[in-house]
Amino acid sequence: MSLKIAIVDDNSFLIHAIKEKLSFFEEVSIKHTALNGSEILAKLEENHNIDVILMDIEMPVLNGIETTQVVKQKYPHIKIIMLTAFDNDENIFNAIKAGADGYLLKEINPKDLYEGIKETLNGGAAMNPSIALKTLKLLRNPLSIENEKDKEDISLSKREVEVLEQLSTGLSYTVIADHLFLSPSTVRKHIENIYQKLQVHSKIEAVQKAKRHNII
Amino acid sequence: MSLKIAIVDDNSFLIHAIKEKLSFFEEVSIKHTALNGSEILAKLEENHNIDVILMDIEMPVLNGIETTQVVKQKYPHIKIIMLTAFDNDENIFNAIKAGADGYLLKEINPKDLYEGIKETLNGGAAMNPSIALKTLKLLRNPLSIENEKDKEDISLSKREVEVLEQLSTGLSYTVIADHLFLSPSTVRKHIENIYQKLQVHSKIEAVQKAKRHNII
DNA sequence: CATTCAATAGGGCATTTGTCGTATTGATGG
DNA sequence: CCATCAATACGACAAATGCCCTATTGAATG
Repeated sequence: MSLKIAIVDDNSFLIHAIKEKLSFFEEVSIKHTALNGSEILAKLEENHNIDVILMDIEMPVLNGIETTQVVKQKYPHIKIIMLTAFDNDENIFNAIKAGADGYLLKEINPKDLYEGIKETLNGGAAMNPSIALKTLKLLRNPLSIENEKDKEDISLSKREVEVLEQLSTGLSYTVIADHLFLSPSTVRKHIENIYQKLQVHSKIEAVQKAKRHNII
Repeated sequence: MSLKIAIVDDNSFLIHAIKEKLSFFEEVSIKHTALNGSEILAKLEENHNIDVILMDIEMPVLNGIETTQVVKQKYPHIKIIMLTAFDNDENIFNAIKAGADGYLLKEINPKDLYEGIKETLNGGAAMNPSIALKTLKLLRNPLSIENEKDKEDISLSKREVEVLEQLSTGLSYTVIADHLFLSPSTVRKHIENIYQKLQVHSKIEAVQKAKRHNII
């Protein structure tokens, strides 16, 4: 059995260093490397048969957090381990929220990196102890969690929000129409407009995006 | 330099097993053992020059969570690692809230236990990967913290969880089939079974329920 | 006053989804 | 060795959904 890995880092020397570390392990095979988020997305378009992506955070064009969000949305089966030089709370929390499955520091030794990858594929999460402590603190202290400001001003009308609320609980068009005293046609039209505004194409995506933006 | 350890567990055989595991390491010295929370509190009254307490959760008289709270309040310098057989979300979250510095499972091997202790004293947190994953999910999904009570033991198979993960981002049957190298028919059958187990009738409901139960 | 726009409503159509069947294989456990 | 069950796979059909189209009304905004 082989571990299909991709490495994303804007520093090609560091990519090389990571490859080097993983070269000790027979079953690891590096399927993709990329210098930024867009590049890895393009390569995944070609071949998404990847087990784990090792992802840097600070990169030009599309950073590691944004890339993680997109990859997780499009290819939820791919595990993503952030592999970065810094461990500030902001990055850690945003990476977790974006869907990261682990968070390691670049200074890691080959064996720990390899084991982190295996543990992640085994249904765990790879995390070095200092990161683990930070996540514990975040959990203890939910206040520090809240609001990020990534709102590309999405403005839904009051009615649209009402419809979205109903949508979010899994109700059908007809039931929603019934609840809001509307015709099903109107509900459908509202939903079309909501999709338009949120740039999505299904109930689930709409609800997900709305939640991320604190609309519902 | 010596590591001054205390072990609290209502099962004396397990205390012995832990002692055994730590006996490989010269600098570890077991300063206290206790069969419940009250007992360790009494012993700390005598001597609180302890680095780390390895604490079971389920104990008579005073359980591990309550004890952790008290110890952390009275002796904040003592690190506490939960060392328990079970890893249900409820316990994990409560232990963290009570101030635990780590969370390991009893099945742990000697080396990992020793390293966990050292890491904790080094300003990190000891956590085994499956616990780490649960904390990540709790962080991503603060809602699931609240209603932990209604655990009508839902047990999805590994494959079913994978499918659910894909569902949760709004992908269609065919795309999911593509990602998991399955036929669309199989994906549909998995989803049917998932609905059956979760007692729901649509994607959104399934995803919602799964999130509330911290399955995804 | 004209324009814009939210809210309402309907028709049509291809695709997806939810719910039934049935069936084979391989692993696990008693 | 047999039963159970997870995982795989296919077919069929009704309902729901996503996406086009058009159209009227009333309120707001300039």
